[in-house]
Amino acid sequence: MGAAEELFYTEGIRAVGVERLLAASGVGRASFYRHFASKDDLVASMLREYDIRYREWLAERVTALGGDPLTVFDALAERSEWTGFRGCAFVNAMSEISDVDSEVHLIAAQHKNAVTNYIEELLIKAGYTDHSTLAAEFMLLIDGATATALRERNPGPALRAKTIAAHLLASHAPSPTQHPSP
Amino acid sequence: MGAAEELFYTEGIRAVGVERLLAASGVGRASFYRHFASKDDLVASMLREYDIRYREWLAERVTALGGDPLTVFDALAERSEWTGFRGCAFVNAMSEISDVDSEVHLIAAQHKNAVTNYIEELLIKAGYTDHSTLAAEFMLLIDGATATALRERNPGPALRAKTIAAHLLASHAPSPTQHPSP
DNA sequence: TCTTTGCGGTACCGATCGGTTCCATTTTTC
DNA sequence: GAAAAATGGAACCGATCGGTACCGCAAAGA
Repeated sequence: MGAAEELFYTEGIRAVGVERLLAASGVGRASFYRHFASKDDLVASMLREYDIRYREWLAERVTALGGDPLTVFDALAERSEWTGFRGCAFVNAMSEISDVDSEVHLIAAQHKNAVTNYIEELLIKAGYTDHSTLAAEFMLLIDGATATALRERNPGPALRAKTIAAHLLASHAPSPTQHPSP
Repeated sequence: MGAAEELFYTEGIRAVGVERLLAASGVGRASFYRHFASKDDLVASMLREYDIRYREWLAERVTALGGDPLTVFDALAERSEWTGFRGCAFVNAMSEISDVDSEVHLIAAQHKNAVTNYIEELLIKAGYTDHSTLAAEFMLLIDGATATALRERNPGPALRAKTIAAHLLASHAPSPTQHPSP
């Protein structure tokens, strides 16, 4: 399953056949189709699992970096330096699977909503009142930075997005430091 | 060739076989391979042609809307309402073709550079001094809005990006209206 | 008018696609 | 240790993949 995630992410969903998956994971063909109804089913399961892992990773990095909403962009910057970075798996999946009513699109939309909600929580904790609007704007910046990093291949886009986000916080927010201090 | 662009954009490059292209365009198989060395060659030619057409379209819309740098987001908003809108063809192509040294990635990078340069021109004409930085930030917003529109399917993301861009102009710029007035 | 050039159509190529079926073996469970 | 369950391997399925070769026809050039 980890093999599937790796292969699908680095080479694309359509580019990787079932044969490759079996060879990479050491799983037998029959065994595979006993666990998954189809390749599409595997893709959906993989994305659902990856959604959880991604958000766990994001939350871990953000808290490690201090918990400020802006640190999501630092996490993004780290991520864009990984070897084999290939952008957002969910955006890629949506781009590859054209059927908007497919499970892939549904899962991707749910993932983006979940991340948006997480960011909104960060904004609320930090004392911003426009948290809903800001969260949507943050998401747009995140997706923009990720898409840009796909071709620039360095942490530049994430940091660029961070400075834009800082502008937004500075103008939108009433007083981010009116929260309880130690 | 227009058929190829349509099919590749709406269904994805890997999802459309040569057979489909021939059937959709009425071109014979031999004829096709006399004009293009391979399917990849067709994809590259299509993207090169589309790059030009896209920029012509953008320039036309921007000038029609007044020529202000912010109008690129209005053009984007129009675009995201088209039936069959499927995001940025170049980002999609980069996401589908994993080989970063491929011609597809090269063409996509050149396209993004060309659009960035165009936006920088708009910023210069409007009197902004930070035109280079702002152009890169605009591009990030554009790609973010396009990626977001892929799942929201309405002009919302483009307008969201526009308000963010307006914030940037307001803070970055010295005085956008110090240019010659009629 | 005769020849050349380009065309669309078709048959065909090996390879791979996603998926099914069977089998022999290993692992689990009791 | 026997019975049951799950496994990996391989053969096989029809369909499609990208690509080649050859065909007969139609337009174009001389």
